[in-house]
Amino acid sequence: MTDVTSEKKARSGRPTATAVARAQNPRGQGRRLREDLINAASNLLATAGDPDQVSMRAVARAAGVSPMAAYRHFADRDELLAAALDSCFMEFAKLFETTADIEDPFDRLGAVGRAYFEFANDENGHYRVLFSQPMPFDKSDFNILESHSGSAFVQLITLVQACLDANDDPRDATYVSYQVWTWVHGMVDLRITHAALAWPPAEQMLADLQTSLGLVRHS
Amino acid sequence: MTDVTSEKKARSGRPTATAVARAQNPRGQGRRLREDLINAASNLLATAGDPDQVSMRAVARAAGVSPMAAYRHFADRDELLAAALDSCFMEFAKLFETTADIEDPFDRLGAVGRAYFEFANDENGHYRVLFSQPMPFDKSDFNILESHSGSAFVQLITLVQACLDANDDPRDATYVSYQVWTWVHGMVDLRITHAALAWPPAEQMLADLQTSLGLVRHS
DNA sequence: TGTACATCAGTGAACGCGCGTTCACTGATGTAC
DNA sequence: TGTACATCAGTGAACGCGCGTTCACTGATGTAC
Repeated sequence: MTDVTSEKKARSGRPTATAVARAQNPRGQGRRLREDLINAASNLLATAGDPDQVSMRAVARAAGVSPMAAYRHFADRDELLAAALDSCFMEFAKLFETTADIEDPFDRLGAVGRAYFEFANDENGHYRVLFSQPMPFDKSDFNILESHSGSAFVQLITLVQACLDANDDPRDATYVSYQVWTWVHGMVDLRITHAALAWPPAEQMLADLQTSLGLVRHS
Repeated sequence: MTDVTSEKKARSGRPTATAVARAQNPRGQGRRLREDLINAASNLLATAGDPDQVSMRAVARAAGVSPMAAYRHFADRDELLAAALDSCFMEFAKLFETTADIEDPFDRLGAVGRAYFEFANDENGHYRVLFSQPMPFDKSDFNILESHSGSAFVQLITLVQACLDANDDPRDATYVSYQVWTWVHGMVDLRITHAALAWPPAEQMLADLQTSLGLVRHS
């Protein structure tokens, strides 16, 4: 069955980046390039959704700099990517901040859910890098779990606890938080990976998640 | 902060395969190699969990054959990988078969859930290839959604419908099936990608999924 | 029964690619004297 | 005030790698005459 006429195409979806004119930083401002590189890497991660596809050379290209310039700031590729991942997590962590002014815990949980969904939808490359594949960097794995997503998860637990308390609900907040997270993750992840399916509206699924898990105020 | 002493290491986790002694197939048996290649590719997918990391050359190596031999059976890499993906889906599709003898729909739903979980756990590379990343092959994308996972999803809907009927539950079976699938997927996917977290027992989470979604028999 | 030949399964060398990383460098700018 | 020099930001060529794919081939085996 080799009689296939599929046209030849570039093998991978590896993101390319066109060079950008760029003036040398003034003395003492060398660290600016570091941030530029992190941003460039982060943008490439956003479109690739997979660290393996983000190369040193592509990052340098996107930053308008020779491949070697990156080595002034990062020992190797892993270090650059770990820094870019960290930066993605900082962006993600803002989710909870944006809902900080909502007092009712049930409303706030709903808002966080919608914000999580929108983050995954709008920045789905970033989302996938953070949550949809095995953490690729040994060292930062620990850090990320313990600090970034760890702290986000801790915030979720706190919020869930507030909901349970408001209902005199004796369930374990950590366990319920795992239920919330797994479900929301499943929703956004399958939507990204299987976009062609006829998905029900996200708002409805998120609202039903709250009711199914008993995270709405008892009347 | 470039003063890092991290030891150098191979860049990617690209799976390698040691050659295997292999006799030439007798005349007329050339198709055997085709299956060997598909199996080899499938095994590499299982350990890589990412089609991008499965190369023509690695597959040929694993099958004990020169890289060019594959081109007798597949026009190009995409065609081989599409065939390997198909074969992974066949394996997955057996999940429903193994529970076919359970009559009670609620019990069967639980059994399917546990089987799904075990598949993801035992063959987590296969699971990730099938469900945890954007379908990479334009053509087979359609096929896979429409036939393989489509048909698995249809089976899930049928099973959920049976549960709803047994309870005189008027909800839409398709919608509830999306709820079931997203949640189970979230559970198994996050467990794989964030294995370092302190996950609650899977059995409990699966059982609670059924009760939360009202997929247990009314007393 | 023998032999020329078509068919089949698979090989081996070579191509151009992008990659991570090395090494040695360039050229501007601040500073000590 | 002038100048030698250290520092800094970044460059350019080159390495060896695995990759997908091309082209031309080899050597065994069945078959027509």
